[in-house]
Amino acid sequence: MVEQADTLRRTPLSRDRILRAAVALANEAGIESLSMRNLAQDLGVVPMALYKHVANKDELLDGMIDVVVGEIDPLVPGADWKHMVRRRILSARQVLRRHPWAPLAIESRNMATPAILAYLDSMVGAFRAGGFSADLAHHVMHAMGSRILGFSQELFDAARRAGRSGTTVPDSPAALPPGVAARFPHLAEIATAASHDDESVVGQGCDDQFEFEFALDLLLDGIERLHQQGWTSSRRPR
Amino acid sequence: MVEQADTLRRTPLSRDRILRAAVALANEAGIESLSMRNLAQDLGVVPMALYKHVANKDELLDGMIDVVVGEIDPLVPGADWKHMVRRRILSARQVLRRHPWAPLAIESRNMATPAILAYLDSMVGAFRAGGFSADLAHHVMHAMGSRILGFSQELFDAARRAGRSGTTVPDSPAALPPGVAARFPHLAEIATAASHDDESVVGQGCDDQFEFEFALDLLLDGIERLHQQGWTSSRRPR
DNA sequence: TCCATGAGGTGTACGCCGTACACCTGAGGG
DNA sequence: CCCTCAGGTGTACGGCGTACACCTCATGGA
Repeated sequence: MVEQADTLRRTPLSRDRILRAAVALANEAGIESLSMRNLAQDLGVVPMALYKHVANKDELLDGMIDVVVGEIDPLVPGADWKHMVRRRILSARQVLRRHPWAPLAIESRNMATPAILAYLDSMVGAFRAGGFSADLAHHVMHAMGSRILGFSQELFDAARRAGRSGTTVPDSPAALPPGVAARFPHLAEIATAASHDDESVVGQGCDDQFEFEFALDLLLDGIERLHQQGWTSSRRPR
Repeated sequence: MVEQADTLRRTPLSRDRILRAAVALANEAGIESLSMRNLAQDLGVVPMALYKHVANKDELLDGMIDVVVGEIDPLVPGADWKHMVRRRILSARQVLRRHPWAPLAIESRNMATPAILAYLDSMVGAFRAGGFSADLAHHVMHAMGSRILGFSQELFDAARRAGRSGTTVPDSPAALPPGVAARFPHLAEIATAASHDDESVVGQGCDDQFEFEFALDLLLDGIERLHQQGWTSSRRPR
């Protein structure tokens, strides 16, 4: 039995093993359960052992972020910047759906990791290759903001909540408590008007994917229009 | 001297006084310095005294958020939904610039406060009054996302950083460390191409206000176009 | 006038967190 | 054969949110 325990934790610790365990823990139990102590316990090791492989918790988070960013599909070259960018952002979104804690983690760091910089750099590259001026590409990157990493940017977001408190529990359909609905009639109205293409299923929650693509296409279409007009910041509209 | 101390803290505690002190502390020292202990010390009181007026730290944050939301200008009625919405969002942005900790605080709560719900409700009302279908208004609210509260949604944001670590220190101009610039040529290019209308000041950081309005107008223009086209989710483009 | 009441401030204590620092241990090289 | 040192351990510190028992003192009914 002692030997069993020994065999179980025979696999030596390594930065990589720590990062994978940390990502798994955050996926399953939520980012708020990711403490150095919990993580060490999952790895069958004493908390301080982790510090031989990661400098501190912030660096651990950076490493986890890089793991996530590494899962995003690379840009597939193509003639059309719009499809390239759209496709990759949707891939990023899929990755974030697997790691709902990631947006919060990324936002809470105050400098980009090299992996994120590389991702952003390649996105700018796609715009430039599509004929965008550096000027326009710059503003476009700002306008996309965190959406370019697949963030949904919802104010109150079931996925975010999952990233905090553990596995996703499906939102109760169109969940506005009765008293609330009465005080905020416009919200109640659009909550029940969550139609989408399936009109029969009325009053269900929102189709996150639809909302995401709606917003993404709104931006991309607007960007395409500016690009076609030869927009520059010096002679800007209005 | 005992009397002096007594006179100083003669003002009795109250929920309102606590909230104002908390907002002030977060503004000055950053949200990470806002602990019940620090706040109590600022108020000349023992930590547990706060709990007679707020249930716990989460409720304190909710209260602080409501203070911030309360500072946003109300909707000024007008014929044009676009100007109404635009104006109010820019007001929200100004408020957030005074309280850089607020976005993080809002995102970290997992349900909207009544004040935020009221704000969102009135925004929906503006769209509806402008002739939007409930359907379109719904998707538009999702597409605006946190931008509707004035969030800039930058991935790595000087204001965010300030909200974390205290008072804003102006960003060093176009701050890309030399090694980084070499590895990410496209980022380097658009960083130096931060032109704006003042071409003489080259390589300065970004004009946050410009970037925010650029993104906001991109969205609003796209929304206006959909509205004019009588967009509905049942017969959606593509 | 007196005393019960209860709102509101206090003190202590618990379990969590990140992590500094001294220590031990065992495999690999001279 | 022993030295070294990478890597795992144990203890401890200061910070956090907050449960819980306590004290204090203004207030209002008898």
